[in-house]
Amino acid sequence: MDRMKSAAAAPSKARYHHGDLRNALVEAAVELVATRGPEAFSLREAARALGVSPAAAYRHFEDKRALLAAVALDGLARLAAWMEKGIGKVASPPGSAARAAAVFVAVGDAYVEFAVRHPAHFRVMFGSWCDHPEPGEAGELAHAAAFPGRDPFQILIDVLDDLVRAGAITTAARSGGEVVAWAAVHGLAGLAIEGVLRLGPSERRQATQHVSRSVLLGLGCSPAVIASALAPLKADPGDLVPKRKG
Amino acid sequence: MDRMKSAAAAPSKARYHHGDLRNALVEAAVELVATRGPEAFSLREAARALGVSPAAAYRHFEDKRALLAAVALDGLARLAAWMEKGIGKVASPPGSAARAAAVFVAVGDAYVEFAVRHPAHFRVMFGSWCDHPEPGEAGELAHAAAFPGRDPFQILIDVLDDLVRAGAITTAARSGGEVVAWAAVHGLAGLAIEGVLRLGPSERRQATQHVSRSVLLGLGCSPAVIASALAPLKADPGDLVPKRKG
DNA sequence: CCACTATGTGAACGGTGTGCACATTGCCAA
DNA sequence: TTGGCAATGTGCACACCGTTCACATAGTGG
Repeated sequence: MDRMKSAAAAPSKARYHHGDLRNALVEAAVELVATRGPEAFSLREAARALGVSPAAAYRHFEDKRALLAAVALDGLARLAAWMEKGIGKVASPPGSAARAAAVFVAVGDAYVEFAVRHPAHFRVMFGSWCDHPEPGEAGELAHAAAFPGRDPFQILIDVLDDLVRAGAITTAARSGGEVVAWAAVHGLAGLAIEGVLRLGPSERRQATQHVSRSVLLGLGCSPAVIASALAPLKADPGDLVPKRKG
Repeated sequence: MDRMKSAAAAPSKARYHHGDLRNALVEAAVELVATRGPEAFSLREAARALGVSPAAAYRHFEDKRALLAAVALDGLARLAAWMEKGIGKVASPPGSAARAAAVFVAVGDAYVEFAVRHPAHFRVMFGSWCDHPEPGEAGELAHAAAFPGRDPFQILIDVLDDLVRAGAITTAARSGGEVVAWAAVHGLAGLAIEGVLRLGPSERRQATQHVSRSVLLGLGCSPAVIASALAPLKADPGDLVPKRKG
């Protein structure tokens, strides 16, 4: 009975209308960006991969940049999910200062780890491969639609709020904490990704912990609480001597 | 007597041999990158600007990427000079903990300010537009040759060493400080540049100070010393609430 | 059933990175 | 001084790219 006009189901036979080309394009673009890198990504290749004419893409995206913007949004959603997953692994008792700090550490670790595992995607998200929507623009709709839960920035805000609520840091110290915390992990992620700081997996984890620890200290969190949050991976950061270049 | 065969002097008449095409190409590339951005930069346009055939560039650079690598090296040198200039402005008495901390702050500020004033150049330096030389490669020679003084990373190392020497931080706390400090300012620079964190000039200066303060705290520097280092621009960081996106 | 709109096609334009055979030139050896 | 060689620059060609436009096709509501 179903005459399989529902599209996306059977990409086998050459139907003139693809059915869900927009999403398929984003999907193909995500994969191509991951393999070729953002600089070598080509709209034509994405179309070719779908057996579709290059011009067809322009029915769904104004630009190559617009397609990459969709890729970036997709990445943001994946990052948010990845961060939530990291939070989910924290076992400390709810409401405690130790837990709030541990969640902070987990989120930072998730951020850096995501960047390292999906460097190309990450670069599309935070490089200037697409125009980031001005706040209050129409793009906000798509943004909101892309996130069933919280977006990454909202997660960061909530994590900081929880630090205050749990008494791990003071309200005064919290002010501006978003920028400091984000900058710290973002910078580490960037340096690791671009190959300017060559860190092996364990060195990287250690660097991330080191960065989180430093930020928490800067926020006025007590060393005891920090130590408890860093407990799962306590190791001497003594061998944190990076290779140069730059 | 001088028959002006010294090249670079008179680019007016159409000589078949340019004389110093390599440097001229880098120069043109630097300017083009600054105006068009790294993604829109084209080797052909650079050649065109010099009245030279595109293929000529391949006598001096293996690749478009190799040309951009030269641009990146040039940027690194400018960044180093800019940081030194920032250090030069610090007036505190030599050897004091206050001075060491002030120098640290000045260097961080110089880093972010350079990035914001030359975003395209900065992106070439730290994005993956060119291959960063493996440590111990032949490229190290060019690297060393490009820096009459210290390179940016060496400056950071020295600044941290001075913090220890001046008694502002302990040797133990210093370990891994390069990564933390670099990541913090680099992240702030990146977020500011890519337009994900929209900060006006004064907000940005404040954010930078906030980041430096946090890193110094994390390094175990005393609040009094930090306060003295931040004295020139003390202001309530209360309005540090960034616009979202991400 | 018919028109309308959404979607996909094919060809074309100008631009790009890059290789190749060839032209021109500066310079060193005889 | 001269002849030849290595360095440097040219012209052309190729494949690919982003983008546009007129046209083809197909699903959908009157």
